[in-house]
Amino acid sequence: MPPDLNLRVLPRTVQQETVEKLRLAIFSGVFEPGSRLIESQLCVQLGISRPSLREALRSLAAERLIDIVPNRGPSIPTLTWEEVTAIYEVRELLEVEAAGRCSQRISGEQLEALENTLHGFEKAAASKDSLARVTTAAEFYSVILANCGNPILEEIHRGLVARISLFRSRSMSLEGRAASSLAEMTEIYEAIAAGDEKAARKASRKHILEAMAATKRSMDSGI
Amino acid sequence: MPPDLNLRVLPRTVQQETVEKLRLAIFSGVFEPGSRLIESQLCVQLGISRPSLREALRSLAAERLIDIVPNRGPSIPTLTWEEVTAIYEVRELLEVEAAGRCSQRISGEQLEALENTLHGFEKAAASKDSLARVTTAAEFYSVILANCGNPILEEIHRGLVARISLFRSRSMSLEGRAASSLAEMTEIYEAIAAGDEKAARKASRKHILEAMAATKRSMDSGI
DNA sequence: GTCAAGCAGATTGTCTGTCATTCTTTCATT
DNA sequence: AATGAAAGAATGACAGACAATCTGCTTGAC
Repeated sequence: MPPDLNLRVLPRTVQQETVEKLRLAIFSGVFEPGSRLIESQLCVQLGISRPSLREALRSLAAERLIDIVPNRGPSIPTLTWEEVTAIYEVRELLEVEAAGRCSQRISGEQLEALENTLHGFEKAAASKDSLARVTTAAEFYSVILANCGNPILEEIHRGLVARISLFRSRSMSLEGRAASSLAEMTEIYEAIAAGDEKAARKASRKHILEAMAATKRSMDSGI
Repeated sequence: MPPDLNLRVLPRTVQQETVEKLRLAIFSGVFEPGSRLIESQLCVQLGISRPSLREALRSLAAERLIDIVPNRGPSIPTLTWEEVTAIYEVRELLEVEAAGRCSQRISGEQLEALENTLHGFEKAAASKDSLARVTTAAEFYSVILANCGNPILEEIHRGLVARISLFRSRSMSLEGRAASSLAEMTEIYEAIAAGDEKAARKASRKHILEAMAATKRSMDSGI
């Protein structure tokens, strides 16, 4: 038996489920940016006790998905354009690297999975569901990051993408953005499929810069 | 008055102080890797209640400074060489970028601060205190990251460095490592002072690769 | 009428105490 | 020696309580 094989069954705790539910709610835009989260209300809505909720909130705060100000409690962060830019810049750094590495090491099976996520996004792009667009696009990146050979890179990237999910959803609903996004992602896929590291990096960089520009447009237009 | 000037006085909560104290304790190697943290014991030692402690532990778990397994409780992570490598690789990505950017935008005042931290490390390198070596080296990077113009880069870098502090402290106590580290850091400093971006990136990359190699040596020798 | 002071309600920070569930260890049995 | 069961320890989760703080509103003064 491999020594590090982790067969431990992980029981799901109330705390974990709460974190996941709230995370999903934040992604989906259930809460307005800047709005405060009232502990007592959330307790009732989630059907859990205050201690459990507070533990979950501390986890989310450490992930920077919510802000907690002492004596004011938790609230949804309102990101400035400067902060969003900073996140996109780091994301570029990580994602370009991941695409490059991925192109050199991805297996045939995983390449097929990547193609499937691309088709998933294609379908979402044709629809009007901007949440589905963001979700399927995230799955595409997710496969790339999972095959870059560096779990830390993957973990950090996931955290960053989570923090700007709202803005991505807005920019994805811009006229024509989904279509050009699909073209850029297809370019990334083809470079990876061809095992062309340089092209993969280039396509990946281009995609993120376009996404950043689209996000800026959507923020300026004040959607 | 600048619109975004944040003058809010942040009261220090028990939870925050607990997180900081535990973080410091973990850095300092108070806890053995793999050892379990018993809630009831920590409550007594820290003089706080279990709910407050548990909130602090959730924060630390989200930062990956501790592991929490359901029904087993928190423990200090035992990193494998693969994980340490992965962290170093991402650190390289971020730190090289930061050094490059820093060289183009650092102010005279901050450059002086950077020089001071370098002298601080010089002093620590001469001493036998490996914790001081790690701390002063961290201050050096900290100034660079603070002047790279991207707060997210800074934040993520800090988190990564924190996770491998124990290994850094071990490798820093290797024969001759402090001296070569000082030479590499001086090279970085001089490149930044000269405003030479390419040299700054090169020196920074070299430094991290050397640090990674030293860490591997210290892990192999089983210290 | 406007502005400041103060008060009441709401909310968070923190603690104590409790109980079921799960893990760990020890001890007895085969 | 390996297996199994039982006792002890630790965690997961909850309820309830109280002080400190914040927020918004009313009141009062100018």
